Amino acid sequence: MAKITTATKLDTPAIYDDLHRKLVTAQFNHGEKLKSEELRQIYGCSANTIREVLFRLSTAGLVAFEEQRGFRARRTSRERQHDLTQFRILLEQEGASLSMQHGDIEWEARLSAAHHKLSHIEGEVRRSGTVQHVLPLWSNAEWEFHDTLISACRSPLLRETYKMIYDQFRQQLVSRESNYGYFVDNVEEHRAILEAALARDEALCRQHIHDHLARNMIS
Amino acid sequence: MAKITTATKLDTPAIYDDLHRKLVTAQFNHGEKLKSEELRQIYGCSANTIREVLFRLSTAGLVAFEEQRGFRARRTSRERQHDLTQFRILLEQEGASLSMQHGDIEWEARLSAAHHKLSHIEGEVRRSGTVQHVLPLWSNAEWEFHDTLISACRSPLLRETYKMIYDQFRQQLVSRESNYGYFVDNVEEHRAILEAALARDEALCRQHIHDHLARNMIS
DNA sequence: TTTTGATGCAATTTCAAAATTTTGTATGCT
DNA sequence: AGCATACAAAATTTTGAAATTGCATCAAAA
Repeated sequence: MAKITTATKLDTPAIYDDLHRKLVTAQFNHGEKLKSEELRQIYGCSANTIREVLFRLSTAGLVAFEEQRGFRARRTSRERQHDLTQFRILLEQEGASLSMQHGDIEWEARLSAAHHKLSHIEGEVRRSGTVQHVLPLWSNAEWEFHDTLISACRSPLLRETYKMIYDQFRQQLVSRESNYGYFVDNVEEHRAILEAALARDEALCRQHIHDHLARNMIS
Repeated sequence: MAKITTATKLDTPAIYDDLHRKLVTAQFNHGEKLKSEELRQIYGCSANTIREVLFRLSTAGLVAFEEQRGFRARRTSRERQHDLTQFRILLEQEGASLSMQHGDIEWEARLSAAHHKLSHIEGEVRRSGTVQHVLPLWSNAEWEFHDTLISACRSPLLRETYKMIYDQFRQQLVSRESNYGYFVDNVEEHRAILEAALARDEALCRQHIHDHLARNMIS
């Protein structure tokens, strides 16, 4: 007799993924309180499970935790955005350099493929003039491209850290009012990065990565 | 009527600190199982509190967690040691460079002071021929020096990440059989780093940081 | 009118036990 | 004798409730 678990009931990893997604797509306001009790009712689990998930998210940098005061969606600030950008540039430049040193033809193929998908979506955005309807798709494709770029670096630590920073970066980015201008300007930059990477021109690739990321900074 | 809390009973942060200290000073074998029940009895708290602490330590990279299989002290490997070393070099080089660019006279003073304390302890080790009796002292002083070196980098993210990597690095280092040779050879290297930093010679300082850290790699 | 203190409420944190899962061992079958 | 299966023991995970802590509202005094 197989036990049937309720369809609406989610286990811990699923709850983590759902909250993670909501946080990086700005479905919570910055600094908004994340009440255990509310979330417990939404996900149909106990307060302790929620607590565990929120702890994990707090070490992922998406949630701020204060002893005896619970959890909040992480607040943003100009300094923090600057910090995130600079740190991301450092990691992506180093990861890309290492990938160019170690990457084989297989890596080149994966990078080409990732860029192809990304540019297709970016073209779609440009044609239709709106970005909202493909935002999740675009978001995934952009991550794929950047992650593939550094995927041959042979450093799990660098890659894990980069993912953490990327998510935090994204959490702050999506809260902006107009994303459209941001998205369409990326087409050329992504291609420039791709071409420099395939040419194994480390200095040029670093330059393009810097340009691509640095303009996200609020000035 | 003031409530007196039992002296032996530790709260969550204290338990975290104690376990953290034990992990980075190799009081657990690599891969050793960390049983909730045992720890619960030692610290006199519930299994849930232990679980929470172990979760935090696992995101700090000191403890490995497997779903339904509990927690273990993190295992080491040659690849991981190499990765930790290379990543630490990257962060410390960048942090030192930024500190040299932004640091004021106050930073120079703090760095000098940290080096003075460190070299004093290192001299003590060299004279007495043994390292065990000052190991906690030395360990703190070494951390102080490296943290001060990057403390003017103006990047909280870089500094936090560096601390995580430093702790993981240390966790693996202290498990070696003979630490003595390691410690005494550091005197010159620390001074070289200090002098290059004070001279604001970024390239030289990066070179010394690389040499200092790279020789820890198992070859 | 402003500040200070007390009281009630809400949220967080801890606890002890039940439920689920894994691990180790012994027994039966090939 | 070797392998697989089933049972028993141990450990992890979840649960629901109790206890502690923080927050806000309101009253009283300066």
